[in-house]
Amino acid sequence: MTKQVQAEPEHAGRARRPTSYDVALLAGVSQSAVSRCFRTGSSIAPATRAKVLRAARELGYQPNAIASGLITKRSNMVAVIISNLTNLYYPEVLASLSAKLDAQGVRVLLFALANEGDVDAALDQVWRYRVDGAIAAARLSPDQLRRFARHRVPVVLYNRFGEEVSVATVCCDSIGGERLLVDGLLAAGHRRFGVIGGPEDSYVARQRVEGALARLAEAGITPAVTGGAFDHDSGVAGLRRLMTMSDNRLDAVVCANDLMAIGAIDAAREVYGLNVPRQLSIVGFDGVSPAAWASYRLTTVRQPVERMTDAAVAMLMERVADPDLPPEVRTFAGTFQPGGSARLG
Amino acid sequence: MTKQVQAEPEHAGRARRPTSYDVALLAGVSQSAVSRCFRTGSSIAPATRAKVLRAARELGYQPNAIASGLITKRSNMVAVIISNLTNLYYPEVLASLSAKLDAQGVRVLLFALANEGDVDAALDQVWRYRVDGAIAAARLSPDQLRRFARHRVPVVLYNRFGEEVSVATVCCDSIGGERLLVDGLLAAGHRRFGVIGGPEDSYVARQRVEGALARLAEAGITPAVTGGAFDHDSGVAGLRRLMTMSDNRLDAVVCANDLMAIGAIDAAREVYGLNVPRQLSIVGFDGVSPAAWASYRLTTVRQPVERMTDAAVAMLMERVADPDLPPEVRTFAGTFQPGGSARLG
DNA sequence: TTGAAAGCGGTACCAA
DNA sequence: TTGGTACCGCTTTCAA
Repeated sequence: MTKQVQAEPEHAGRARRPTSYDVALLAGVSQSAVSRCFRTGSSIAPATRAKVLRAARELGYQPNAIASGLITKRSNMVAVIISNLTNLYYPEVLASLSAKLDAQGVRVLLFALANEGDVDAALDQVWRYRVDGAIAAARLSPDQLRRFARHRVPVVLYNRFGEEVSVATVCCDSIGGERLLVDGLLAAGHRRFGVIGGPEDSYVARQRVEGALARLAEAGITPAVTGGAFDHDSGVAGLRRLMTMSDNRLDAVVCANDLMAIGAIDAAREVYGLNVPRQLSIVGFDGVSPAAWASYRLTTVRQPVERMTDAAVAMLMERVADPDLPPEVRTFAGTFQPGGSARLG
Repeated sequence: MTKQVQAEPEHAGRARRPTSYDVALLAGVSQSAVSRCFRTGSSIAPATRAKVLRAARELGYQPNAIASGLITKRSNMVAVIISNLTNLYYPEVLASLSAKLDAQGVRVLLFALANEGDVDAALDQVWRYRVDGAIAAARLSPDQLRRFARHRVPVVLYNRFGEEVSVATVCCDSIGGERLLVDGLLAAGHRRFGVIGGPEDSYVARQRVEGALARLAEAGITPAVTGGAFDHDSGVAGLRRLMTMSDNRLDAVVCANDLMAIGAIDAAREVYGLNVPRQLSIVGFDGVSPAAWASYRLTTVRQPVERMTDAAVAMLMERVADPDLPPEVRTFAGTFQPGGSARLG
């Protein structure tokens, strides 16, 4: 009776999508045979295979991934958890992860969190959907990380770290990157430094700041330091604070990411009428695309995103195959990218 | 005995995750009762419910969304197909869509396409995963759109259009937006115009160009026109071509999106040493965040992303509930955003 | 190589 | 309100 109503438009009645059983019927084989055709490494006679594929094509049959996941216990889905998609750096990471997971025949179940507080809700869904694993570029508490272990869902952290809990991680070397930047600035004779840090709860932000401070300390320099939130406004506001803190006498500003560096450049020019880099050098971190724009030509350290996502996907798939692999941290050096925003030695 | 094994280390061997059956056993009720507890609108006695929930918590039980989707034929997943995540505008859209779908209890299965040619492969996966619907910000051929209909998967296009095939769509009014921009430029006395268009196969790019051309034609003006690819480089290259085409005599440049407008500004300043807007006015379209940066202060039309994603999600969910709803196009006016990149009348 | 049959973990109808 | 039971669509033994 349902069919009758639908009978009119588009395609009379064909509401139900064809199943392997329908294909079997049409091909004159058993349903098992159909299943084997769509599964690699099953023994099936070429002739049978041909019959089945023809029938499948005729019916427009596509194996139901949900159903097969139910029995194989492999959904071929991976959760990607990202907390700040609006941060310019992450879209690139997401696009890259997506491409690479796709190449592995794995689908991306996206959790784009508006704020870190949403993690718990997201994780509930992660368990429910029986993803094969997860890649997280969001802050996960020790308890949350333990939940991954409890549910036996392998997880790889991206530029984050497992506090208390040891977990597979891929990251870019913040310390080394900052060292490169500060080295260059020191060599050029800069002495009065300012540092704009990142969010309190960001491990990489802290590391970047510490990296810069450590190198400066070696040179006997104590910079002015202020916080930020990784966005453009923070760069603007941060520079203002630094200028105040240092009586407008600054040689160089080290920003914990590119976006803030760009904001700082804008502020240096617009608010203080400074020439960057002649009167003030500014450096960032990440290597996002706007950093290369002519207005900024940011001196920065570019994260090797492709290699990092390669590693993240590889580490994850390894652990999907063998959940008992030990945790591992893979750290990639960033590449120093000299630009026009800093005088370098 | 299961428990015993778990008792040891981490979780010796006990791979199997608890099922509703395990919960039923522990709670001393039937498996059906457990199912009802996790389903809204099922009749269940408060006492039973409490028992079940306690048992569930103890075992760390989470209903298997994959399994329930199999029988209900609702996966509670929606495919989001986006072709150019690196384009600055889309991350914002994606974040917004994700938040809103999430609020509807719907998961996002992401298909981030590196190039338009990947659509077919993506669609195959879309069918296999039995998503409840799809939102596409990628170019879909008439044939591809018909496949959605054939598979009875509702789809909503985002700033794209169904060629030949009529389909639910949400978009920003390109014609009207360009009219606002050109009106302002004309009123300020600009007469020599250049236009940088978008990708050939982009409908919105064409519409934006046509919108600008139409308004200019009314004023008896024929601008220099060149193509672009919606990225920063295209803006730079586009401006160069326009300058050549017009013997370096341009009053204003209309760009089909913000990213190209930013590129054009960079080129105007760096390559031609022009003051923007004193010597050259430049306008864009979209209202991406870098447009607001001090270096650009782009005069543009901002797409009402939140309202558009609201509409897209609403339209989709309506069609998931009732697949026979007729196609509908919802067009939103952009908001004119005067900036410092153009002299306006 | 093939088909029959037993699940996978839920949902939903039905009778009690 | 409850439990029993027949699926959902596929994979995977196991015999034949």
